[in-house]
Amino acid sequence: MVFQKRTSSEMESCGGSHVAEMPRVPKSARGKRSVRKKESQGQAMCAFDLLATVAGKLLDEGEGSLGNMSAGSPVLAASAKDVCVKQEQCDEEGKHLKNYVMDQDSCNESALISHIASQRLADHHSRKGEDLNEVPKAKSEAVDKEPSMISCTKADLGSNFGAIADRWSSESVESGAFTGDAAANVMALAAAAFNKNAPDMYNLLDPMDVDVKPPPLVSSDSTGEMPLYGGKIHKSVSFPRGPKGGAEYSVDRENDDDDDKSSGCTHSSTATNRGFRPNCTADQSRVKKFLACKYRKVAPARMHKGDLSYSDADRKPSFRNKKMYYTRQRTQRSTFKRRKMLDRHSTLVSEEFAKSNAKRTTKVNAREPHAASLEANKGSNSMPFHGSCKSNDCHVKLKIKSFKVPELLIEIPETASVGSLKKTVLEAVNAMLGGGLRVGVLHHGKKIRDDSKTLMQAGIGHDDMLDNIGFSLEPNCTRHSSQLAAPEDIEFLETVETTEPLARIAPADSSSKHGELDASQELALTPLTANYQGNDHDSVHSPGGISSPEKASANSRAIVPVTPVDSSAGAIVPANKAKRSAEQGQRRIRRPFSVAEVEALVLAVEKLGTGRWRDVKLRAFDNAKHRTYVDLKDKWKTLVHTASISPQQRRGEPVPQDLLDRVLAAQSYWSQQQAKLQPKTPPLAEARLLT
DNA sequence: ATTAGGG
DNA sequence: CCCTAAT
Repeated sequence: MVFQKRTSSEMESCGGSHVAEMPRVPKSARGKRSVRKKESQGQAMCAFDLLATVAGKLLDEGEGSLGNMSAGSPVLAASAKDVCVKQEQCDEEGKHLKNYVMDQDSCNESALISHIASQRLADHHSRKGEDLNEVPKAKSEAVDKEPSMISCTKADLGSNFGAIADRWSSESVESGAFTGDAAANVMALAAAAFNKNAPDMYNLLDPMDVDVKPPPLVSSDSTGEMPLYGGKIHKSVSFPRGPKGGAEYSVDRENDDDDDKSSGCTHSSTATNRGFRPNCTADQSRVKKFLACKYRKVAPARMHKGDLSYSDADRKPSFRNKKMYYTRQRTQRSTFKRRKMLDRHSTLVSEEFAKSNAKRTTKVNAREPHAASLEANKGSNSMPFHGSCKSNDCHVKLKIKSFKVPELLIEIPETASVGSLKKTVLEAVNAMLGGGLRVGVLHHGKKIRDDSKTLMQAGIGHDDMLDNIGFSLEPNCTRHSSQLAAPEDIEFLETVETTEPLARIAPADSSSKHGELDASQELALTPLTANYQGNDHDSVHSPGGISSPEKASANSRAIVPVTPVDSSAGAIVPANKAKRSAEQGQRRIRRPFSVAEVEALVLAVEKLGTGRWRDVKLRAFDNAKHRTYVDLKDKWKTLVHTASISPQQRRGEPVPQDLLDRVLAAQSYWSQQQAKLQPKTPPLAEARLLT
């Protein structure tokens, strides 16, 4: 069993007794929800859904072939991996407490770790590859709170496999955690999939988590100076010769009690760099599902894009009085939200109008003559503004013909193509719409600021609102932001600036990218750092300047922008979130995970497992306010997916293969871990292993 | 507030 | 990323 200590509250709830926290087992209800949901909505199912369903079934049926085709995919491999877990249960409460303390001080972890990391590096340079034992010692001296961190330096690991193997083997023997093959396993692992780079090795050795509480029964570390309470986890991947083939992911937790014999896990020396070349037999169902889902998505996607004229009325009778036009899928959601809000006020708004008009009223200052020819009309949807009020009920109906849009200044080189100009304008507008933009309401030319006011109170009645009411799009943020401009888009954008605090889009050629800050900050991150130190742009940039000082100080994170050269620069400075939040729905700006973030995530998940996103967040992204546990969960999901597809199909900043390998390994491991606890009728094999 | 999944 | 159901 995996005993893990969790939060203080949890500890307390246990009355201090160390109630191990087992990996959360998904509630039975979960995972079935969707099914139920569908059933309940069956009647509402539209033709499209039906088609999608049929398609999905077909896919499922044909799945066999698909599965075979993808047999070599990492996913399969990962799923097929055997997981051997060795854990020794520790019942010493003192240790738990200690761990607890550690957790509590997690905020200091990063600082410590950073410190350690630097020390290690220094050590490494002075005496690389030698005396691995010393490192741990030094570490323990420096920090006795983070036992898990004590081990080899990254550099050491990367440069001295032999040493590591030796160390491990001896350790294994002593602790009994590993069989005599430990060394071989380690080597295989290293060579094989898991990468040969230092970082990976480091990670592999890296103890899973501070959470792992129980102390090792045997003094595991060669140095013997290892903290008694530190948990350690060793993961090894090997390629079994048996049919089961698969990487072996063995976790050795000192506190863990389960001791899975690695009967099924053999190691093979045939390690290829690419590692997972699985022949997997297990988990086909998972793969199936995976694939099926993937394909099924096609239909729905099409629906959204294709049906521009689709209005709510079509689906929701209750909205028959309202008209909504969608031009972009992207804005649909926010539109919808806004609509909902407006609906409450019985207001009818045409988003389309707003958009087209926004463009029209936009001032384009450009040297480019073509700029003047920007046409923003969406066609039939554009209608002159006219307020209409009518209603037998107390509902006010309005049609918005145009929004007043803040001046939009666009600068574009004469050499730019019309296409680029269009794109530029589009981006600028989208940035406004998607980013911090809010709607203002004017009545008789006066801005109505009190949102809580009812239309009636504001004097907006059926009769007088015709020409007295107006809407305006206003910048939501006070700081410039690249908002929606994704890094990829930047190259297409020429210099775009808004006179208003709207979106300011930097020139593509500029060395500074939008993700500059993020990138730099991320660079400051050391792979060794347990907690992603990325700054929270939102807080940093928020108008109120409400960054969390406490946190910053606590983590002693350096908010020192480094060089923006990081290729992973992808983060985008968000628009004013505070204001945005006020707005009910602006979709959050996209902020691609940087490699550093991914690594932090992987590290955390390796230790905590999937299903504990809250903890993962706290552990690795406590400082990144813009990353919610849901985000992390989603990212993990995409990572798993990414890892399962061919590199050619991946997009965005490429994630190091080693990281992806680790993702799969961890995913596989934790999946099995979860499965182990779930089954009512635990597999015999598992049961045996657990004893 | 979290978790798990679908969209 | 968003949205939601179920916890």
